[in-house]
Amino acid sequence: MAKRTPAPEPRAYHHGNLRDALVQRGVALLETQGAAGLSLRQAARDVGVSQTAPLHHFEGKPGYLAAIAAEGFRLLFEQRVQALRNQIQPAERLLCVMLAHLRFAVDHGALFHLMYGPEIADKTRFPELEQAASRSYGILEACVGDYLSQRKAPLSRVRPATLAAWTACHGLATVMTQQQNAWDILHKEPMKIGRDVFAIFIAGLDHVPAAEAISPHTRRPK
Amino acid sequence: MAKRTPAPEPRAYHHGNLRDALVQRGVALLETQGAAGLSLRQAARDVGVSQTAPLHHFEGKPGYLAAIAAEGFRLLFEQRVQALRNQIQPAERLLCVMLAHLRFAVDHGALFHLMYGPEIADKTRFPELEQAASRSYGILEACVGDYLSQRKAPLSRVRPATLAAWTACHGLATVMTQQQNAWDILHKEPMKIGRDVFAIFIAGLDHVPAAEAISPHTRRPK
DNA sequence: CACCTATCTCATCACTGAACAGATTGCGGC
DNA sequence: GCCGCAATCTGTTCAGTGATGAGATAGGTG
Repeated sequence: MAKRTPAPEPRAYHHGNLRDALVQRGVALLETQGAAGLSLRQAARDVGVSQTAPLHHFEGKPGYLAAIAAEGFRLLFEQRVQALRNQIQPAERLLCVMLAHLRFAVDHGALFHLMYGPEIADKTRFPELEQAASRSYGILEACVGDYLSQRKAPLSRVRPATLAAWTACHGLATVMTQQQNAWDILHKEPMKIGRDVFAIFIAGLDHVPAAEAISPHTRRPK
Repeated sequence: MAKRTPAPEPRAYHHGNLRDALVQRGVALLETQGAAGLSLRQAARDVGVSQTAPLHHFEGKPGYLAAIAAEGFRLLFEQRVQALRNQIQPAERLLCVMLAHLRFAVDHGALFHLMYGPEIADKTRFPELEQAASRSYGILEACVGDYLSQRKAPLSRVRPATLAAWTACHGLATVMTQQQNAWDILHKEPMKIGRDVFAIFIAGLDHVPAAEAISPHTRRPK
């Protein structure tokens, strides 16, 4: 995409390395002002360059958002790796990854939403973003795989089980960050709720019924 | 909030009933242009009034978005009720409600995201929205309650179980509408995926372990 | 030195949300 | 009838945003 400086260490140019500065500032803006307060112009002002300078580093605003989201995925990746330290049992590890996701969502709501929300229209246009995202997803898949193989489950179950775990994990995180009411009602810490809800899902992984055990006539409504 | 016309049937005034027209137009705009194409001015132009006319019916843009979202919740409510017709068994009914949620998300992606996303900052400011939302949530809670009481589960489990069902239901819908890759990979229809994933969760409802069966040392990462 | 490329500034445009004064319409009270 | 009032709608204006294009500046290379 944007060609970087050939030198391995971006030395002080006009600004230094404006791109990174803008990304960092964008993350900070998301943290403090929320998504509404994040604009190219504001970031440029804060960093001390002109309004149009950022356009030489990102493909318009979508490109800027994508760069920020990619940085978010790198952060998330690190937190997941960190959370897995000293966890040996597959069940523990799976739960840990899911809880780490939840923790990240609670701590960095706006960034989390930018990473997974529809604001960035065509994510395939930004390989940096896709790579960072799939690298982060891979950890979850590995944990699910380990868990299932310990239980001697067939390999064919890994894919759908990962999707299920991902649904639980990401779904609860989404609910917690967006809909306060649902978990305000149960006066508990988010992490405690996460452990309870995830326990249900992990229990489900062990007792999957035949796929058609329950099969109502699902006429498409309307 | 905005005082409505005292007459029960809003007769043709300057425009007729501009508020409803704007809301309907907003829903249509979301459908076609996505969230980016939804603006007060565009809606006003389409309906044929001046730029500032909408501000007499909504509290700025947040109010407008809230009104559209409330309309979305009413639509969702109807689809859920429709989906429950002729479904008698609690397990069937629970699955049906969850699938209806999924169907709605897939069919009305942008509207769905407006309803649950963080675009509307302080949802408590709009009672119409809150009422419509909780009315829709109530259906799910009722279905979970019926399912659990049929299985002779203690009443105390209804709340967390509803949250779990809601997590699965809403989480999968979110994943499907936002992250294409995850379900593009499994070349299946969304509804089939939904049935498989939800089956795992419903299985989990029957086999919840003691909450602390798995309890890793969850040190908060950094 | 000349030349090229990347980087950055300036000026400008179209669009948006918002605020204000003022015009139009319908309704209730005198 | 007539007046005032409130709801509704219009035109105008302002600040903020994303985007474009022309030109200035810095660094590296011939």
